[in-house]
Amino acid sequence: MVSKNTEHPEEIEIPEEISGLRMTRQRQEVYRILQQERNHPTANDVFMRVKDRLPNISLATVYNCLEALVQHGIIRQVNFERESSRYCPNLSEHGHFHDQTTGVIHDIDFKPGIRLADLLNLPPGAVIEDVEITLRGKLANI
Amino acid sequence: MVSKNTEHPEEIEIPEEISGLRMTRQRQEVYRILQQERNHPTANDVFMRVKDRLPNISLATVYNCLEALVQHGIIRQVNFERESSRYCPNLSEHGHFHDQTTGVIHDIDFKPGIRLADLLNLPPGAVIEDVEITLRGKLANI
DNA sequence: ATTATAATTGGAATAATTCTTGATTGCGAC
DNA sequence: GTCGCAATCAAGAATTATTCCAATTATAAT
Repeated sequence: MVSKNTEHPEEIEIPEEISGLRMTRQRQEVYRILQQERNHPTANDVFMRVKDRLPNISLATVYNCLEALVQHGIIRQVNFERESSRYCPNLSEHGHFHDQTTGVIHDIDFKPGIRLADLLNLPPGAVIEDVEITLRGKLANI
Repeated sequence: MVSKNTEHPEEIEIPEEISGLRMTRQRQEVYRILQQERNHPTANDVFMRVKDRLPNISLATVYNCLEALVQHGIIRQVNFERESSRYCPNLSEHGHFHDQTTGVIHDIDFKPGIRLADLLNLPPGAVIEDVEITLRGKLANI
């Protein structure tokens, strides 16, 4: 089998298939960018970056790839207000802190042993499928 | 039932001004609808409802009113994924549970004594201005 | 190799929201 | 009251992120 990228040994190797999703060249490159850019890029950010390697890729394809990756649980889609969706390869349960001065988005982990659903008055019979926590604020410069 | 308004006894009385915002007729009616419809209506939902009383109101005005009310901390704007924004007059710190089968949105309160920021590993110096918690899932029919 | 299926492309379409402009209103000073 | 000013409103155009669609290309199956 011919290695796809012997000529780029430092790069992340991405398998042919991840959790049942066929990893086409476009999906590979989109996914690679998310692995590298950990700053929660938008579809358009990804599009601009990916064009270095796939000059003919279309924005629609980037959207398709991102959706496929999200659907298969390989990446997460994150929304802030009604801004463009952002994407992130961190699958662990975590929240996001949106720094209003810099615009930077930080991943926020729970302190160990915390189960959010235990702290809320949920309606009886509620089965939680997904949780989203977003904090907005500033970083005091210390 | 305590009548607050001699003309329309069942209706909510809305003051001339709330937290520095002049309550024009349009803003009053928009606000009244939010008080009555506790199901997190969208701007368009509000628009359709408010036309009963103000047939000439425009959608742009509804957006303006909602924004003014949000800006003055009189109502809250709530976003789910990238759907239309929804609006809610419940100002207490609370989250939202989005029932995926019915589409209904339930307000979720914290159990008493819970302070979310205590449970998270925030970046040093983070000053939280706003928190948003969204849960998605189903209600087991019991 | 042929056929079938899935993915990609580019452009058009959509939908929520914002912007623009001109008209209207409310309100204080006179 | 009315004059002037600022705020608000209305209507429609513009914007923007995203989705849809039809045609092409790539991959897989037979």
